[in-house]
Amino acid sequence: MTDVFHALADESRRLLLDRLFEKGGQSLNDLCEGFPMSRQGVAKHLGILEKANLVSVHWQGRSKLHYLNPVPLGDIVHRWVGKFEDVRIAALTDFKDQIEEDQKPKQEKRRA
Amino acid sequence: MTDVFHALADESRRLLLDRLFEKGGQSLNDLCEGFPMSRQGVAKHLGILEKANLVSVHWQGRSKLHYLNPVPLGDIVHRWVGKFEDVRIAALTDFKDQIEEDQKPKQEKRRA
DNA sequence: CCATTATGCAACCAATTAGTTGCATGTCAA
DNA sequence: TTGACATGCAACTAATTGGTTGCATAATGG
Repeated sequence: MTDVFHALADESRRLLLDRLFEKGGQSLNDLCEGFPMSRQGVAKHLGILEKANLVSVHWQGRSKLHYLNPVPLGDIVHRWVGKFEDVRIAALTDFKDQIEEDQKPKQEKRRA
Repeated sequence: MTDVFHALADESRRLLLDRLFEKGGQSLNDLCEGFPMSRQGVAKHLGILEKANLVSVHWQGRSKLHYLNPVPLGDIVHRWVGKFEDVRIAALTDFKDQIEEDQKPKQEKRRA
């Protein structure tokens, strides 16, 4: 969970996922193309994505082919986002309670 | 986008969101309860959540009340997860292509 | 076999981060 | 006004990170 969020919290890594979304089965050298960083830099990012299970690999001879794995994204949706979608209604209720609270004769001063 | 993922990539911060999910409108001191860290530590985490717009605040006198804001989560779903859900089918196709590629008389050796 | 290609591993550095402590500021209640 | 409470701000430290370079290893093609 932490690994997945951490992996996604970087523009370069999200770009790599975009690349693999467009075309699966790319090698490290393929993915290095046009990236403003050394090969090992890209390799480290890919390693983080692998560790988070967002990218799965497939060795073919001396080439390591990379594929996007969407499963962890689905997990996040089910364990996190779905849960917090419900809070929208709860949030409305909270705000309603809050507003009613504020209506009471008890002046609410905001910090300057 | 980066801010949201980064904010979620920490167990303490996810726990804070859980707390606010259970009960909105808690103050900093409320949220400090049972947390193995100083008040300022918690305040920093809350600051990160605020910056990511995952938590919205409401001043009431000298108390800063915190509320969970589910909107950025929804944004992530729409811009990322939905997109990569589609790749499941594409992934199947890729693997199918890959397998067919492997079927060709060209031995595929895996690294030891 | 030899040269080339694709990748991995390790050391290193600059910059950021996570947490702390100390003190300042603003608000409430008596 | 005074004292207590809730928070903010700044400085500091230890640990982590993002990137580099150099070298080692394995597979391919002639």
